[in-house]
Amino acid sequence: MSMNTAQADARIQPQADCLLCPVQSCFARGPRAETTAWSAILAPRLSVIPGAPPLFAVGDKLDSLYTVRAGCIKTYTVDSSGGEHIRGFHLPGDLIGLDALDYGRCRSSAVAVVPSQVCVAPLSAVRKLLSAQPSLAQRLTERTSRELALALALCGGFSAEQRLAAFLIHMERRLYSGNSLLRLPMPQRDIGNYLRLATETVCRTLKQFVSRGWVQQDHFGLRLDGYKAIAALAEPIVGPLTAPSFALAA
Amino acid sequence: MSMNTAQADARIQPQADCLLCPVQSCFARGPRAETTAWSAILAPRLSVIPGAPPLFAVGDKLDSLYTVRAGCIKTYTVDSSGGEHIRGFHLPGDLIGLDALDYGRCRSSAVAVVPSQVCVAPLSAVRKLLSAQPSLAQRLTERTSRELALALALCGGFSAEQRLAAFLIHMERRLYSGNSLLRLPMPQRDIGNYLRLATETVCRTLKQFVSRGWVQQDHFGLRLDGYKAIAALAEPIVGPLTAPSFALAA
DNA sequence: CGTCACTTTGAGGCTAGTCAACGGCGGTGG
DNA sequence: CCACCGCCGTTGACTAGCCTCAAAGTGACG
Repeated sequence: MSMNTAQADARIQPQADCLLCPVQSCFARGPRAETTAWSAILAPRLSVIPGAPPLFAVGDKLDSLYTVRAGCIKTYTVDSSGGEHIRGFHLPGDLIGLDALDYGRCRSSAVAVVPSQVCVAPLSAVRKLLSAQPSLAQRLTERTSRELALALALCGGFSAEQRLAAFLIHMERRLYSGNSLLRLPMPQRDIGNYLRLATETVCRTLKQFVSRGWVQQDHFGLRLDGYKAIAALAEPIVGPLTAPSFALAA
Repeated sequence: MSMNTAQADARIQPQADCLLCPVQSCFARGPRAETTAWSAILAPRLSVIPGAPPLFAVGDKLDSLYTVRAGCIKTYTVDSSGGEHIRGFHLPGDLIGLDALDYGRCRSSAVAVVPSQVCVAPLSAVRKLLSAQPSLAQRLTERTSRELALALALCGGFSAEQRLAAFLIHMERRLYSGNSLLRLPMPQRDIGNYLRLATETVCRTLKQFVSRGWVQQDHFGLRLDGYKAIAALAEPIVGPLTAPSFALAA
């Protein structure tokens, strides 16, 4: 490990880091001892911008777990004919790399959708920490379990309307910004790729939602006026957790 | 807990159980200490037959992890219009319930496809054991990770041919019986439901494979003569692990 | 002010779903 | 022993949802 400026900076306040971090839903959040311990193993944060080389690529040895601190990271695979298949969008607080833990090599590549920051937890240190803190290990399993449940739900053979509805609901929950404005960081092409829909289908379906008065669309983003109607469509996918973010205090 | 005959039987040789078990790919398999410790927490085995009440149902409190010892268990959800959505087929060695670990309640129901046996690990004991044996906790995370990777892969918008090919390849690997005969325990209706294909489409696609000489079909099951061709179709889903079971010794 | 990426709109085609009907097989009961 | 029934698998004809292809409109940025 070389000692460049970025590393030095990152290590000046190693334990204060996660405790001061504004990302509430981060995996690092937990009992204070766990959070500080997690902080202590972090390598310097990385900044990633769209167009930059991938954070990691398919087949790379998995040597770190990543958490998103800001922005949006997408993971994807490339099939034999060059087509890109987006496997997930990772927003602040999300872990990246959970689907590679058993294989030891990355099952996807990762790039930034918008300028982003990711925290890097070296895997060897993570494993040591998990041995010392069983409750942290349990939380990691639970995170993986949650991802699994979501992936299984998205697998279903659902209509374009249902898929897009589920996507909007899911994003609204995770991007909740204090108002009902939903600013999606990724282009419709990526949404379509992720949902296995053509870009045109995403656009048309969204327009349908607008024409039904469920969604308002302007330069700044989306407004989900018909949250309940959209959630009803999405219910088979996201489950019966149909309350909007601003009502999820409990 | 009442002390019926079955329980008494199961507890007579608690530690010998997993070590003597013929299921090689079981989660309980590992370093000897882990296997015996896992054995020690097991509740009596359950036998489940098709048509019997579910092993567990959506919304039940998750109080145990289950491993399949024999047969085939399917997990499924039921949407608001009564339609069944199969989420997974669990074969000997598989864990059931991994997608519920974070939620604490079952996200699916589970019934037997054929007469089956499942081992029951009470969750409270599992958690204690995981705290004491971090390497076991790591293996649990890895299992969950593997399931996640599979689910993400199956999510893709693939053609009927690709889906069925991936299903056959996946099943061949897990049901490997020493010969190249593949005896699927579930009816085509269930396969179609799982793959989000109509039963008729499963049948027609299978016939296509037969007509191409890739598959032989008789009363006893399937024979994958064109394993390589099928695996090539399935490659975007199952990944580049294209060797048949009987060549997977390494 | 031009370029480029993204979005939007339209027309036509294909995959897979739906509906309907038949054949085979196993179980059940007369 | 055979007739009946139900489930599963199979086949064909038709339909629908979504994809593909093509082209024009829109906003961001140099």
